[in-house]
Amino acid sequence: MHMALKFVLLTLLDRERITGYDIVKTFDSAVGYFWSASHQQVYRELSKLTDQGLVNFTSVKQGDKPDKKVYRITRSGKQELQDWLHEPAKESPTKDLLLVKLLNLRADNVDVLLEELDRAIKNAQQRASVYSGIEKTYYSKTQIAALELDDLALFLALRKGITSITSHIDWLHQTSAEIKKRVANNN
Amino acid sequence: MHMALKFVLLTLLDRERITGYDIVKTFDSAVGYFWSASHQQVYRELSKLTDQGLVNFTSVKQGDKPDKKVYRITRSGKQELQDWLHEPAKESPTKDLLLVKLLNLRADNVDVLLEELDRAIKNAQQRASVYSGIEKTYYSKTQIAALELDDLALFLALRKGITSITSHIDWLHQTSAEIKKRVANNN
DNA sequence: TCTGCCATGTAATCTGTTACATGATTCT
DNA sequence: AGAATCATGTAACAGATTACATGGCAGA
Repeated sequence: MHMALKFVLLTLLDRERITGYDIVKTFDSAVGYFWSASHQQVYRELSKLTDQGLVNFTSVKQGDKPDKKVYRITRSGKQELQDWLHEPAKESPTKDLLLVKLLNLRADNVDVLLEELDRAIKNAQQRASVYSGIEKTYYSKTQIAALELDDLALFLALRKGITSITSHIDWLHQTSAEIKKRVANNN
Repeated sequence: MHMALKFVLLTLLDRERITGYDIVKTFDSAVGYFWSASHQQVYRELSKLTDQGLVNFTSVKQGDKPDKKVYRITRSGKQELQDWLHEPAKESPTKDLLLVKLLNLRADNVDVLLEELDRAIKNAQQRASVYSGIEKTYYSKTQIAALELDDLALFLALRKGITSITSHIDWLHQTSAEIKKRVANNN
C-alpha cells in the first residue's frame, strides 16, 4: 500500500489533464470500484508531487467560480510511473472487519450478526446492480471487441468489481444460511 | 477502518487469554486471511487498551525465556466490544493497486502488465492451495455440522477466503486472455 | 433562507511501516 | 559460528481520517 496514492494520481494524470477536484469526483464514480481518497489527501499529494516536479499545473481563471488548478504529468512523472509499472507489485494483506465481527459468533449475539449479514447483503446487491447497470449502458456485447486499449482497461476493472461482488454475495448467503441452520437445530 | 485493530484485539482476547507475541503469530496463520498487523502495532495498541482499562495482563515468569505478559479482556472491554458489534459496520472502499496498474494499459506496456498478471495468478493459486489444504485437514465434510459456534466462525472465514481467491483467479485468467487476444489481432 | 455545488486549503489526530534495540536459547 | 525463536519494546516517519475554514453562486 506504500506510495499508492502517488501512482494512482500519476496514472490518472497520464490519461488526461484534470483538477484535484475532478479527481475526487472520479473516485466517486468510474475509478471508485478500485480506489478512492478524500479531497484532503488528493490536494496534499498533488502539491507534494508538484514539489517533486512529477506534475505541474496551470491556474485557470473562471470569473465567477474560484480558480482551477489544472494538473498535468511531467516527463519525469511519466518516467516514475513507468518505473513503478516495471516493479512487481507486492500483494497487500486482506483486512475484513465483517469477518472480525463474525469471530464474535456466540449464542448470545447470533441475532446481531445475522442482522449485520442482512445489511451487508442489501448493500452488496445494490452495488452489484449499479455495476451491472454500468456494464449494460456503457458496454454492450458487440462493442467490447471494438474498445480502445485504455477503455478496455476500465471495462476489465468493472468486470473485476462485478465478479468479486458476486462471489461476496454468494458467500454472504451461504454463511447466513449456515448460521440460521445452527440456530434452528439448537432450539 | 477506524479503531479497527482495537476491536480485532478485543475479539481475540474475548476468545482466550493470550500474549501480544502470540497474537502476532495468529496473524501469520489462522486469522491471517482477514486481518494482520505488525508486532509494533500490536504492542502499542495493547498498552493503550491497558491504559483505558479495556484489557489487563499478568506477567508470567518463565525462568529461561523473557517474561510473558498474558492479556485478558476486562468487563468494560467486553462491554465496548459488545457495543461495537451492535453498531452497523460501514463498508470500507476497495483499494486495488493491480487495477491501477491495469489502467496504464497501452500498446507499449502490454508486456509488463501481462507479466504482472501472470505473477498474480501464480501467487493467487499458491494461496488458494494453502487454503484448500487447511480446509481438507481441519474440516472434513462430516465434521462441519458438529463444529462449535466459534469454530464455525473460523470455518466460514476460511470459506470466504476460498471463494474470493477463486473468483479472483477466474478474473485474472479472463483479463489475461482478453488482453492477449487484442495483441494477437493487432499484429 | 437554506442546502448543495464549485474549488481549494490547514491542523490535529490516528494508524501503519521501517528501523533499531535487548538478551537468552535452540537449531544447523 | 551463525541463524532463528522467544518476547518485548522505542523512535521516526508516512499515510489516512476528521474537523474546521473560506466564499460566491444556483436552485428548492
